[in-house]
Amino acid sequence: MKKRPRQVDVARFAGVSPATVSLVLNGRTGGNVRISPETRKRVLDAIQHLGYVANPVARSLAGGENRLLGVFTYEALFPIQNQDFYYPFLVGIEEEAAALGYDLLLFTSRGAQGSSRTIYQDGINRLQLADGAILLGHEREKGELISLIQEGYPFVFVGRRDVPGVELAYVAADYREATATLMAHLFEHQHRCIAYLGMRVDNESARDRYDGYCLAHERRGLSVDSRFVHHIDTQEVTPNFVDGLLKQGVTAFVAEHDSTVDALTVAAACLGKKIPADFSLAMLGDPLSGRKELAAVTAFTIPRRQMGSQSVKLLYRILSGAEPMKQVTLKCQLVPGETVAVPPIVQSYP
Amino acid sequence: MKKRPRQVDVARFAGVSPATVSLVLNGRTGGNVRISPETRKRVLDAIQHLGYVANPVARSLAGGENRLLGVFTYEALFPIQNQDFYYPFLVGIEEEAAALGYDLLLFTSRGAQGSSRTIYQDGINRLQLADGAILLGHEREKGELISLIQEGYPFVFVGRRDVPGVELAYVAADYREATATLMAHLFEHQHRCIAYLGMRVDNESARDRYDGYCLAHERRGLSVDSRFVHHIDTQEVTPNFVDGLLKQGVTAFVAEHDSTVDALTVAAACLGKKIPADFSLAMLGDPLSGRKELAAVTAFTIPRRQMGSQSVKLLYRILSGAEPMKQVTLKCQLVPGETVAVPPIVQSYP
DNA sequence: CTGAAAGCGCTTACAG
DNA sequence: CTGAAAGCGCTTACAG
Repeated sequence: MKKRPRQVDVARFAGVSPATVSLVLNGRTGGNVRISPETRKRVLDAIQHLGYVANPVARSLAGGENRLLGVFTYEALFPIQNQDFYYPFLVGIEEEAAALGYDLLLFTSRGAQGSSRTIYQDGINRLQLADGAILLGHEREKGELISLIQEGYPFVFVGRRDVPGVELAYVAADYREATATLMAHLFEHQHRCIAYLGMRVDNESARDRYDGYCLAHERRGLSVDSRFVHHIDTQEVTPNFVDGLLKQGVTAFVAEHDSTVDALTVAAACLGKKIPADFSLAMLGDPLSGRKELAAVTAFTIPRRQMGSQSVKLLYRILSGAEPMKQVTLKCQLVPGETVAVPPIVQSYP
Repeated sequence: MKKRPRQVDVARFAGVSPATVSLVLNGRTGGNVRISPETRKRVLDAIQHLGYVANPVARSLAGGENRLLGVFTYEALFPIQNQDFYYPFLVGIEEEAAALGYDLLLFTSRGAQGSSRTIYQDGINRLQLADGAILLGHEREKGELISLIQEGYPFVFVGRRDVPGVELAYVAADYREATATLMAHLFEHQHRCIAYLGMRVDNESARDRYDGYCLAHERRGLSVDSRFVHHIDTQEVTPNFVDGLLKQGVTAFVAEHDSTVDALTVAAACLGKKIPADFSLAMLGDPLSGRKELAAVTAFTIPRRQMGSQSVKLLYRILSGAEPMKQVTLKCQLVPGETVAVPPIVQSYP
């Protein structure tokens, strides 16, 4: 296979300098460069004749940037379980990257399947391969993010991240307001004792939801009853546990995670209770598309696709220097389902 | 924000030449190069201290490799419809890339959402950013593949691709044998007149299936009746059309595409026929996981995940020079469903 | 065992 | 309007 022609070959053939070929190729016709139509034609003919193709690698090296956007996830980007966890984000990311003419660099090289990936490996930040990066998923520790900031590496997190003393860019869903709205929906359905069932993990999005829960109480002039707030594992949401809460007067549950919704459904069945006739149930998020059986649960949408595209947009603006590291928050939408109703008459308050 | 460190900075810091840094970085310790352990350590410490990451663009320009594997798809990699079309391939690709320590470069930069992407844009092959690439999806034309080969660019296609006079690497599912096996299954259930319903598009995988259909007849000593072979659009699979075939003695259908399975199901309902009591039905592939309603259809699995990981493995071996452009074919597995039964007594042959 | 040098194929000021 | 030159950040013979 014979070597492809270089810019030099084209220049020689057309009887001009390599610089001129480059100028013609890039349409750099503004400013103080002007190529005569004849020269232009001669160059184009030479290109055509030789079948010249500019080397993109050399191009980006000379140009300073490589038009690569990194995508880093702490877990496998394409998990086997939980297929569509990242998917909607990726749809948005690809969409916007395509629109802006960027290619996507997925950092898959380190971190075994099971274990979580880290940005710095042997003290090296491989993200630097790309002009900037989008970060997704649950980080183990904030240290890496701080290093990234200190390096001045441009990145945008998908989801709110709170790092004290540091300004970092993210695009997040407004879980706080969404939860407050969902709570208001329950209040409107006459519920007054609403249990909050969260997970044990403590992260920004969990805190935001709990904040929304408190905020909603405040807005109603109610106070939060700590007996009804639980941060527990799903396995602890047993029929017994649920029954206990019901006996204390709880008429509705809000659940951070869909596995808790499952547990509540099972508990209801065991206790011979009907949802929403006997108690109401809502989810603080939306069921992944793989879980069609949860479609009827009252919940709110997380604008994942939009979060993806907006994060790329923000990163692009940061790269252009048009924007500092800043934060974007997107609205969620309440999705009334079939799991909320006015509660039955409450027999007795303890 | 301060510029990232260059190789030169590391060299200066360690008190060595850039060449030495490069040698350490690439583990070029064989042959007549030998780096003293002390120097090595000094370099590594400098790298660590400065947080140095080699620029992949410069690396590939200089002739080294950058441990980037390209992934090119003709359509959006993350489609909104048809979510899981590419997904299983990507699972395998990511898995194997991670195992081999490669990052993945997704070529998203060109080609609008709707329209199909092309490898060469303005005559430029951007794939060259990566050491090699995996290609997925339905190409419009073979010209680009030929150019790629002529350039000597290393790539592996996922799915069989036939380019006359050219040896190209692919990892494919054995549709031919899978179809023949499925046909044998139908023959064993006493079917003798089995209609083949394919799509209008003519590509390798469609041809392979049809070949399998013919092969199965041959093995049984039967000949293919051309009245029962149709390459048509799904909309043409009307109740009328189906009824016509049944009246000609057809007792079973094999369908290339799941939309044809849908059309047959509808037709059966319209005609008041039951599947498989009145006629049998099988699909030449597997339903995407999003289509749970097709789970009971007799079909065969396409080992998509394995195709993904094997294609990366093959590409890797090609890059190492261990393997020429070669072809790998993977077995499919028959999945008997509930849509095949022994046909009712055939009343009359026309 | 390590350094100086050339080179990969472009782009972009800078002259003229 | 176009050319000569420097430079992007690496790697790889080639010396020594």
